[in-house]
Amino acid sequence: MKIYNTLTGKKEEFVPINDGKVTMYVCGPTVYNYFHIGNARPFIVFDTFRNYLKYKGFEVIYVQNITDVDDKIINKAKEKNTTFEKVAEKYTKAYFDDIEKLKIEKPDKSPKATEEIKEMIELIRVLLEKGYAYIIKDGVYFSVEKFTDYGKLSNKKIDELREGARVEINDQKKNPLDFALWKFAKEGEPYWESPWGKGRPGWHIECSVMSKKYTGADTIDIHAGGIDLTFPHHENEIAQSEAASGKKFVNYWMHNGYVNIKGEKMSKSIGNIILAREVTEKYSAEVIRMFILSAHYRSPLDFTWENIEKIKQAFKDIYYTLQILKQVEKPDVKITIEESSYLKNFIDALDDDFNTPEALAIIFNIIKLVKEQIKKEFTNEIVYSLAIIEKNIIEMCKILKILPEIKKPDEKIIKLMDERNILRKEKKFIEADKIKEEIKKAGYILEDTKTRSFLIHEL
RNA sequence: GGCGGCGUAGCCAAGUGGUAAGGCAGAGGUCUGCAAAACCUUUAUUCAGCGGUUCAAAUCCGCUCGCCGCCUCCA
Repeated sequence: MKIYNTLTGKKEEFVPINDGKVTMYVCGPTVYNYFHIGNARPFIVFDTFRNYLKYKGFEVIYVQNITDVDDKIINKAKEKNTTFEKVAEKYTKAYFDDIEKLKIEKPDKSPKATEEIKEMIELIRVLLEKGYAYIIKDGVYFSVEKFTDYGKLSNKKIDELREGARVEINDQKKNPLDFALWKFAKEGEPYWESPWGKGRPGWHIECSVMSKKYTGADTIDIHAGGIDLTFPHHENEIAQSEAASGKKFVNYWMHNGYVNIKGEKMSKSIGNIILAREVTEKYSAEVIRMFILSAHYRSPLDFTWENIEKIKQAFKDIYYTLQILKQVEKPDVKITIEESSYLKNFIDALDDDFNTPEALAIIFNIIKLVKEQIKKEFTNEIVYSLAIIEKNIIEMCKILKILPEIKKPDEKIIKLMDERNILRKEKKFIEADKIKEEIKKAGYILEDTKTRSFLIHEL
């Protein structure tokens, strides 16, 4: 399996540190608002990727932080005349509600920043001790110049960054790029005790701490997030972690592209956001996930209601086809990669830097086979072949987590269909059409072929 | 200014050296008692433009044009 690694700018063969195990850290939400569909992209992409790793037989440890104290949360609390804890609590709950609606599996660990303060203080202490950090009037800062590898992830040089940097308000900092490890509390701000004074952690430090604590290792396999986190957030994480441990922090950095609105990045500051919950109100998790996976994860993805509607139409094809297959009496079969060239191609596509659009195309290629076969006489051979096809589609949809729930229609509805077919044979079409109407009211459409009829639950 | 990405049919989107996947929409047709949200066929001699390398380029190189992102909070 190959993964594009931001650190090297190349696709690389994925080799986990420990055989059969993968440690994965995905940057999580800052809980000061409902998350939007742009935020949802990494959640969905990397949840699906985790699922794929599990399918491949890896044991995955998946950690995602919750930033529940920071300036934005504090400001929101002021604005709403409440406490930062209340704001964080509200949106943490909303985050879990929303990921559930999107059928995102809960992370194995969802550590909260406020519950890891002790470890963060310890890490800062080490950095101070090793001379990577210094204390000024408003906090403890990391000195980027002390860390020679600074910029290796985002391919930036300290000097060049300095030129582009804006006017720095804080003239006590040794370098404008130095970032806060610990911020001293101003009047009325929440604080925790520390050896250097009352305050709160800087943003980056939590990821360094949690990543190590919950994977149990200085070096993890995969660290993922939106491309906008590359600099400065991930760069700073590397600096902190590697300065402290002296070891490589992350082997593979994966970054997803933006969700755009009319070609422009969706972001809270621009204000062009569509909340994830606005989308889950209108579309099922499977359709939303398929929409997200319809573009390669590193490419930009334009969100429009028309585009997601197109995906819904395409998804219908999968849904309807699986329903038809469900209504065919078939033998129980097993499929293997060796026997199914479709499955093999599917896996090959995903093994190539998680190429989900290619993988989706393969699903549609198989669906075409169903359409060819379903019209034919149901010989043993055909039925067997349909069984194999169904298994393939289900397997693939499961891997991509776009498998819709397929129920056999109620006995009652099946009876109605049988009755209608008898009436049709007797050429009592008026009565037959009445039953058709009745079936439609129950939410099913009928599809008649030469030899049989199928009931299809409408999406 | 520095760094990075992108430009493939009406739209969405794979493909990164061997002759353009897949989806949506459209057009024509078929099945059917009727019908379908069913099925079939069809839709890029061409991949932003111009040069170059090569037996061979959407794919590699150079230049031009256009769009976007990061360098400040951001998924």
